[in-house]
Amino acid sequence: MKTDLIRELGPLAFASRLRRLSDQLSHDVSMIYRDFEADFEARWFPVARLLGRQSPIGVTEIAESLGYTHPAVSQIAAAMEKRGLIRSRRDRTDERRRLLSLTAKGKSTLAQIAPVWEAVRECTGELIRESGQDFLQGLAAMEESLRRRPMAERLQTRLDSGSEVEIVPFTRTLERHFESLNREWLGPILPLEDNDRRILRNPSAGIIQRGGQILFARIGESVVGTVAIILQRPGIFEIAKMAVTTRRRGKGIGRRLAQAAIDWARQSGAADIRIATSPKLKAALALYQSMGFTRTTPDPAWRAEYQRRTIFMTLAPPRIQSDSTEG
Amino acid sequence: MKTDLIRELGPLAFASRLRRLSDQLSHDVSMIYRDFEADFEARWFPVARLLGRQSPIGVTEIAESLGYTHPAVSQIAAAMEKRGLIRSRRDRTDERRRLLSLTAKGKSTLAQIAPVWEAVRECTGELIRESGQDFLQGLAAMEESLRRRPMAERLQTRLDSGSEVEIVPFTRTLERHFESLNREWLGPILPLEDNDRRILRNPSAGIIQRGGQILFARIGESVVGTVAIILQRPGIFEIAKMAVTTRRRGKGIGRRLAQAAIDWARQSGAADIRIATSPKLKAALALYQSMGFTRTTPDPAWRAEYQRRTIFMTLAPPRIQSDSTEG
DNA sequence: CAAAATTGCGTAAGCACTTACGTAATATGA
DNA sequence: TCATATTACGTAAGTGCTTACGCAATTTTG
Repeated sequence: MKTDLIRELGPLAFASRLRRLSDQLSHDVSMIYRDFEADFEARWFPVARLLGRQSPIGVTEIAESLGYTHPAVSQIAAAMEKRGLIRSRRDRTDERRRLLSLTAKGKSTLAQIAPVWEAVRECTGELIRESGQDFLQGLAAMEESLRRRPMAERLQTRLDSGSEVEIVPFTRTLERHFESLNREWLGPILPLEDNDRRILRNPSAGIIQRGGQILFARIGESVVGTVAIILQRPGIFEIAKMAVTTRRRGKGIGRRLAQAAIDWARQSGAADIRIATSPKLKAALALYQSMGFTRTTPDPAWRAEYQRRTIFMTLAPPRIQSDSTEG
Repeated sequence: MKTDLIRELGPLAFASRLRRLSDQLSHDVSMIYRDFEADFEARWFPVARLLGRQSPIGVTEIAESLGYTHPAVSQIAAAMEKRGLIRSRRDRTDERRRLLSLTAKGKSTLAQIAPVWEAVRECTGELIRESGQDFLQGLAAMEESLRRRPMAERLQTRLDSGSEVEIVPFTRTLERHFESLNREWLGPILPLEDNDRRILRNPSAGIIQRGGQILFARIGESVVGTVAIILQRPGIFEIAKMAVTTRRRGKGIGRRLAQAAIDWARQSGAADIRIATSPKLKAALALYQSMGFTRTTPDPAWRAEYQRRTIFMTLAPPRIQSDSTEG
């Protein structure tokens, strides 16, 4: 047999090794279930077991308890219901929910396969002991580590180290990032309006050519954030479409973008710098406030561009920022 | 958040946890690759790396080195070739083989993503250290344990313990096992002939109703082996279609079946007990020899039933088994 | 108290592998 | 030496999850 490169690659192929091990184990367990003749699949076990101790219970609840996604449970439940192992009925007090419980057949099947899962428990335990480590303990620790700090974030930080965030103005090559960053950011939170779509698709025409600017934040080669400064009327600039890619949140990139946008607007002779934002974007709201923006009543033209719930803000002029002496 | 039952189930859901961890890690790594902008997928890495150090090299060889199946490599190679990262040509000395190697673009891409896999190595290492165990060591030990003794076998043994092997005669309920056991056993080794198919499909008509017998080996509830005794002509029995399910090999079940078949034939007045077998089935051959069967020249009728390469054997009569005094 | 957001669930499609199977080229063996 | 294995490889389909998305029912909110 050849050298197993995966092994040699060590940490690099760690995920593959875990997957292989998992596949091997579940394959073998399935085989045993299969020739135990019970019309029961190994992967149903966690659901069955849960229903055995707590029922009736809804699909999403099961998913949470097991750490699966709800479609997984939905699929397993469908299969089990077809075999007559579980039964379901709608929750009277909440018609969306489907409450699952074991049927008599389900209970007896569960009892019938009890020896199998007893064997699985013992053999897995034996295997784990043979590893010579406290493997379950280690596994739990790793899961916890990842929960605290996901792999993506770790990798990101490490790849970023050495490269500083820099803010650069619009270029043709950067243009496409404006749309993708905004979609990534806004997509799941707010449905885009037609107006938004048009601007995102062609920011050059909608913003740059009308005397505005688009700034980008980059770390090394990757573009991680963007902000638009739109010239509404001479001397009046609106800061809009600010977005920072998910994995770089909380590193002050938003603040740096906002500051750069303000600076650019002032240098372009801004008498008024405005922002319109959704009340949902709490973090952004807090950021703007901390930078000196205050809520205001929009003029009708501006008001008309946005939905009812929008929050409108303007920036107080620079002289009163550090000093609170008023007129 | 609800109690994570998977955790609570401990060893029982061990495989699921491994899978989840693996999925999480590879998902995150893929994301990073994706926004590193290189047209490169994380899962190609092992193949690329291998080609980087050793090329050209065939698909199957790669699969063996990585511990994947060859279709996996075939698919990855197809994708990489489409992106122009690798190139392939047929092996002149063996036109079946396709030799793969990195293109210039492939090499430069590999160099370009070097920082990413360096980060992956470091972060994974960090994660593993955070587990507080020698996780890689434990993983290797577990892989080795499983290689020595696969999970299926462990489970089987444990489920069998307490139940003895018993040999039982044909019943209608057992009938279907005759076909499935023989298919499991013979399928991958010998292509079935029409003759075989007919007998397997309806053993009752082909064997029992013609004065033969079919015996089954059971352990507890499961049927793990079978053998047929066919009445060829009065006083002449052929032992055939002996099969033991894969995971119970090497436990003397074959021998017990063969012995039971011989006993049954003798009690039914056998003057001649015969076996026809393929030279491929070394283990069976050795078994028959050890039980006293010796090679013989078949009579024409018997000869005609089998392929050219078949080995024909008969059993010497019982009286000369333990004592070698000759007439 | 409506409009809007959220929630519970199902279906479809994707993912990264696997098994199953077929074909052509090479090796084997009476 | 020629039929019979075996091997290298590809394609198709399966597996057991996931993400993406959509529809109702319920809850929240201005």
